[in-house]
Amino acid sequence: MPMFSTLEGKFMSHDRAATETWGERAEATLAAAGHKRGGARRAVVELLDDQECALTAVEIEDALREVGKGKGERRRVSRASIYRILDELEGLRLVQRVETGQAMVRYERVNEHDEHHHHLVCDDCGVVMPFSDKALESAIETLSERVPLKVSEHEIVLHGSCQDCAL
Amino acid sequence: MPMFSTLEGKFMSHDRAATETWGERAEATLAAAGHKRGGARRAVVELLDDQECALTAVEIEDALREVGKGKGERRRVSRASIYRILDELEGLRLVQRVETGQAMVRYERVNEHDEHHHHLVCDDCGVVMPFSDKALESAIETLSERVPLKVSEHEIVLHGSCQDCAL
DNA sequence: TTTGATGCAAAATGTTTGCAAAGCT
DNA sequence: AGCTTTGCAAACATTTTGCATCAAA
Repeated sequence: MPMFSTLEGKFMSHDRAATETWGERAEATLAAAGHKRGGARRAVVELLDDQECALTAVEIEDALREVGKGKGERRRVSRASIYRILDELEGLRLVQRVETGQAMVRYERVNEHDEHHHHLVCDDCGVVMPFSDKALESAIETLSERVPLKVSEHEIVLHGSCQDCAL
Repeated sequence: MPMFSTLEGKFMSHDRAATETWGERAEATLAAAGHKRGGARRAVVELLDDQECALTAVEIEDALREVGKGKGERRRVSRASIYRILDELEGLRLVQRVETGQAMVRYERVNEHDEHHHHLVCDDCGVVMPFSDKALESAIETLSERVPLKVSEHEIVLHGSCQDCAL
């Protein structure tokens, strides 16, 4: 699912910074934090690097089991390891949790320079898609300085019916 | 925890519409939906009517166990009933879920005329407080019409450190 | 060869469900 | 009486943990 941008009013394909992929930055950050390089974690990082939007732990597990698809190393990784790896990555601010009101939490990579994005959730079919909106971000920015909280993150989820389900 | 309003730049006490409390509307809506009036549900509705902000099922259970405090009927209500009641109320759009990234989902009443509010979450101590911001609401409103989703709800959570924890 | 990474199985947690008893109307 | 509501206990789903083994440095 490509990202919807209100600026352009259409779906945008993801432009990766030419200099360094998120996966490379993730590996570097993990190394700097004193982690050894394990195959399971590398597979998870490579998978997340390919994704446009947030996945659940189970979706990650299933995607990794489908060997040969996509680029990067695909190998079976246990559910427990996936949760442990996501937790580490979250601690290093390399991934962020996305709460969609569905049963399972979703996770997605955090890009350093990319514009921030948020999520549209179809409560009928469960599809989750990313969107970005400049006006919303500036409202949040202004607001963040007036509120009795030292704001470090924000999460916005719009719920409703997607175009297929709204018919 | 009173609500923080950026419009006023301070904490506002909650102004209840003089005409009808949320609890009254809830009872009426439940009756119209063909429900009988049970003691457990009445206790939960009365408790929610008193709250400024979102509670978890366990917090509701504990609050109801403390007899004699606050107004309204207080009686022990089983956890299962609390979840069932919250689920009914959510279906009738009388309460809404609030996902704070904490272990448990929170629930709070939805007021018809009151301004919409969102949540500040301190990731250190876990305190949750409501806030409202006009500019944010209009950004959301504008945005909602330009996005490929028939938007019915939105949820915004700011994470960070509260004034006590940021010291 | 020491320390972190991983898989498996079991546990913990939060929520939901089946069912019988109790409560409304 | 006939229906809903409730409590209890068991089931369920997701996530976390203990521990033995494996692999990286």
